[in-house]
Formats: sequence, C-alpha cells, structure tokens
Amino acid sequence: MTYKKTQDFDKDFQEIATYARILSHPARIAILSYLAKTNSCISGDITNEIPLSRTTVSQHLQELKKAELITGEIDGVKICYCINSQTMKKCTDLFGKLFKNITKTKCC
Amino acid sequence: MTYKKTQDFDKDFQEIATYARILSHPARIAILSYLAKTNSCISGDITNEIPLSRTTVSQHLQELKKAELITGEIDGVKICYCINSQTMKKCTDLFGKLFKNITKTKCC
DNA sequence: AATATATGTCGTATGTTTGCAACATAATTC
DNA sequence: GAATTATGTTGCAAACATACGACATATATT
Repeated sequence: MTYKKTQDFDKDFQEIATYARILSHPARIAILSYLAKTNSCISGDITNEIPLSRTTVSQHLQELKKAELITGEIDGVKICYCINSQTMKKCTDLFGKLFKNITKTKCC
Repeated sequence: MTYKKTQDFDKDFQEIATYARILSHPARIAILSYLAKTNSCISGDITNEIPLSRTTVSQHLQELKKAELITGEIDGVKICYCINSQTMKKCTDLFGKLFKNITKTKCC
C-alpha cells in the first residue's frame, strides 16, 4: 500500500485540512453562501441556485452534512438545510489561528 | 466531456476554493507552519521535517509555489523557500470575509 | 574532470473526487 | 390506492491527487 499518510501529521493540521477539503469546491461554498443569505433553505431551492444537476448538488449537500457544516431537517416532503453555526465558528477559529500563525513579515 | 464545472461559479468562490484545495493536505499546512516558525527555509530541512519522501515533499512545495503561497530562491546548491506574505494576506482576507458572510446565528 | 551534495522531473500505481442518468423511496394529493 | 412531488442512493466514467523510485541536472569540492 502506497497511500494516504495524512494520519502521520499533527492532529490540528489534519482537522484544518479536512475542513479545507470541504471548502475546496466552489459549489459547496456557493451552497453555504446561499444558505447564509436567504431564509429559504429547502433542498430544491438550493438546487435551482447551483448550476449542476440535482444529483450532484445532493452529493455536495451530503458532504457538507457529513462534515457537520450544515444540518438537514425533514419537513414533510421537503428537506430544510441550515448552516450549523457551532461548527462554522469552530472552523472560523481554526483558520483564523492558522493564518495568524503562518503570517510572517520577513524571511531570511 | 462530463467534467469540471468550476468555472460556472462566482469568481470569488473559485478563488477561495483554489486556496482551500492547497490547504486541504496536512503536509502543505505543515510546510507553511514550519516556514513560519523557523528561519531555516532550506528545501532539505523542510524535507527532514515532513514524514514523506523527498520526491513527495518536493511536489507539495511546487504546488505551494504555483499558488504563490511561497517563493523559492536558489542559493548555491540549496534552495530557500519562504512564505509569500502578500499572497498569505490576501488569502487571510478572503477566508475571513467568507467566514464572516456564512456565519449565521439562527435559521428557519 | 571526477565526486559529492542538493534538488527537480518523469513515470507509474493506486486512491479520491466530480458529475450525471437511472432507479428507489417517501410524503402529499386526487 | 394511483399519480405527483421532493429528495436520496447506486453505479459508472473521466479527471485529479497522492506517493514514491529512478533518473536528470546543476553547483561545489577535491
């Protein structure tokens, strides 16, 4: 086996990398952005906003849900997806801390 | 062709997604972190710090360089990699703005 | 100029992500 | 209970990412 050595790294680095991967696709950023600025968080409305097939948008939603960046609540036939503020805050802090640490004003 | 629709999204989203992809591997975060906290920015020293082969570390360095998050200057036989503060600042701002936008205290 | 040292590039194996059509399910309405 | 509506799941193909050994290059030292 010649694959995946992510677990050989610092736990913090692994965690940030995981969130970064979620944010590494514009569709997922677009979904989060849309959820933040509207109150209509119905799956179908999200799909209409994203220039991808229903299937693909659904998959991106599942990834965001798995990472706990969003929640999904069944409401009759429809499903309401919302931003998970708690995880989002954690994420904001992690990235904030990272960028603070790796900002360097001068080099050798 | 059934692939890659990233260009169908908002330019800002594409840009953040690109930086997020760079940060989506712990080795690259470890490299940036190491460069920030030490003055020894020689390629060989970085390689010794990362639990991956020289080849693989070199590839991660190339990716960071391509994204302009680091610079690489030849110094005799050695190469000195340094954090590109300008790009890093831009990156910090982009993510800061994103997280500020998608932080929502309540949902439907 | 031969040798040693530092580093990059190529080729390749394998795992992961992206995207979608087709099918499945589950609540609602007629 | 049949049709409709909203949504998730499966399976597949193409593209991309990860990892590394082997080879290439380029400076420094003897």
